[in-house]
Amino acid sequence: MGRITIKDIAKLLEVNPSTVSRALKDHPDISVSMKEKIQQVAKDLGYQPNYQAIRFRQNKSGLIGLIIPEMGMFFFPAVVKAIEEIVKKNGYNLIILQSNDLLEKEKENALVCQNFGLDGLLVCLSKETMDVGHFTETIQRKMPIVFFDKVIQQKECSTVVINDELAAITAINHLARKGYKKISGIFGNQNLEITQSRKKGFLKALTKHRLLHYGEFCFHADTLEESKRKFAELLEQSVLPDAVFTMTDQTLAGVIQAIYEKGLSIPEELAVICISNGNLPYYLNPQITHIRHSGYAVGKTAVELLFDLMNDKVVVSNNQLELETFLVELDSC
Amino acid sequence: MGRITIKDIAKLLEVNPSTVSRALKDHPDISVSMKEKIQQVAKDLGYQPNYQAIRFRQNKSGLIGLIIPEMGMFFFPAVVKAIEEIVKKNGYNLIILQSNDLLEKEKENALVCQNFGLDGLLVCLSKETMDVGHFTETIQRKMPIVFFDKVIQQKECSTVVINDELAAITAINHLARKGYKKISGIFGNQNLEITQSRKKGFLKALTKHRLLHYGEFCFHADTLEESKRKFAELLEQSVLPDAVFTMTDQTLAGVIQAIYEKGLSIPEELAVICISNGNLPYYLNPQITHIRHSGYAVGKTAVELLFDLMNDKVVVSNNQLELETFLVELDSC
DNA sequence: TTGTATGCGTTATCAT
DNA sequence: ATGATAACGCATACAA
Repeated sequence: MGRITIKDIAKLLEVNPSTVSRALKDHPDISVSMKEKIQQVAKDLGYQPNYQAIRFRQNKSGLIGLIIPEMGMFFFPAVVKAIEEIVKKNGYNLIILQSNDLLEKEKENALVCQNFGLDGLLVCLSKETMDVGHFTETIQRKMPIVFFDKVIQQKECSTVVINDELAAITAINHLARKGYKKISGIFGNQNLEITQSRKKGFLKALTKHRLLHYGEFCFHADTLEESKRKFAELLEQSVLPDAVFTMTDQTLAGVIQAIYEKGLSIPEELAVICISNGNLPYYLNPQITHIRHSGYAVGKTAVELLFDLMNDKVVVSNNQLELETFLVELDSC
Repeated sequence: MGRITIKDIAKLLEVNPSTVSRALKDHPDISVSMKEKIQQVAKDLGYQPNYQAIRFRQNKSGLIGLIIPEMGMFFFPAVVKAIEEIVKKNGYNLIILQSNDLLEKEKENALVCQNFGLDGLLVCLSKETMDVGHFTETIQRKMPIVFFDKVIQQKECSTVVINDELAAITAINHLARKGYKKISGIFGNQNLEITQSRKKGFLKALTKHRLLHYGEFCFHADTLEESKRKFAELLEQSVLPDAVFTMTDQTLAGVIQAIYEKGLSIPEELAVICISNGNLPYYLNPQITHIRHSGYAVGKTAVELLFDLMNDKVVVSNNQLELETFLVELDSC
């Protein structure tokens, strides 16, 4: 005999399947004696509800989707950790999909989510994505979505981000306070809103402190390798920055390698500051002063907002949350 | 009107739902003209198959489960990246569950997987787990399982691991070749087979090279912090090692911080070598010579073995695969 | 308090 | 070549 079903129990006790169904879920209509009898038999037979059938019947998947560009080591581990924990606490499970930073794959993933009938969706956009129509126009009608980290602020979108501009400003404020004047800025992919915001903050802060903007000290880099290569080139010039700000752990990793290879000492010859959501600043030597941004907090906030949306605790669909960041002063400036 | 179903199409065309069902999947019985008509209407109406219903009907979940202790930054990102890609390529999706290194949660997760009717399961055991009965005795009968990385070698288990003993031996061989004699060994949680194997290799290699085993230079550490604290204490002793071997990125991170704080120069005052599956050795200064172990390869191999099991391409259920590792010589010894 | 009947969307099996 | 029916396991509106 295969898996025990409600029918089996019903047949055995010569009652109706619906009675069993109700008894097993403590329905108040069923008498205590009947409940006990049924639950005992269910236990003896090792009955396990077929959740697939339940979810089908109730048109619920019990699943939350998470679409991310790519599982890297800096940001997403903490995000996933937080999301998985909270999703499970709420009786759901987590499905992970990678877009590999490709718009096409992101669209495919969106379709998968739709067809899977997920109960909610968390999305960190690919860097190719310039428009979220493939989510909002069809899927969002049936399934709450929260965008986080890499987002596009549009009407009808719920988002969770950090205050990127402020984070960059805080970093530059610190450098200015320490007396650095020739500040290099290393940024990620140009398409991303986080890049735009952090760059905006960077420039604003320079202006505020009446510091010159050395365009030749600034660049965008998509990968660690690009960041390293470009910064190494920069270090070959005759005029050098006295401080460098990197907007992510990834760009930091590249810059640091270039600095190590050049043999410059931090912070004496070159100060370093970054925005980080990982442990890298602590692993480096010297440890890097940074603006801390918690991936765990982002994940937690995003998924909690999602559950609020799913449970209609939030009326409007365009909640746009911003998380705070803070300065961690270590040894690099 | 809500979602379009096969019934809707059938009603519209005044045919039977079963005809529609067959037409949509190119069943040879259906006439070409009928097929075209139906497929056209399906397209016009934006019909999307209800996979939940299909999976229910076919008693397939379309899901692969992945149980890991905790989403950290060193090992699992690469594993998850590989698994997600291959799972998706095979038309499945990936569910992630964390045990938080707790046996109880691992058992809960096992139950979830069972109730979800997953089609396959990948497991990296918690450090509390001493026995895999909660997987093999019930679940494995209905669902193929592959254990990876943190495994317990038992009959009837398919596993994917690296040759841990050999990896440790390779590391110590390198140190011996370079002339180091007082070697410290830093190991992870004692319960883990990978710890036991790596320690065994460590000791074997010392013996082989007729090197003394300095027990006072060796310890186990469960966390980065513990690794750092204990190594810092070790560095306060009068007799110091001339080289240190750490069995993971995590222990390396702790040891490195202690070394930085003490101000010892690598490799002049202390050589460092480790087993690594991440990028940390490249981020440190100097870059750390290590035995490379690819999380991506582990994930890929494990999930491919799982699909082989699912498709009955592998007859026996206790395939035990070992992946190779190799030395990456950088600047720390 | 319990039973009956129906349906969720799809497909396999049988009949026509 | 197409239709009719039943079934997957469960939940629920309605009846008794």
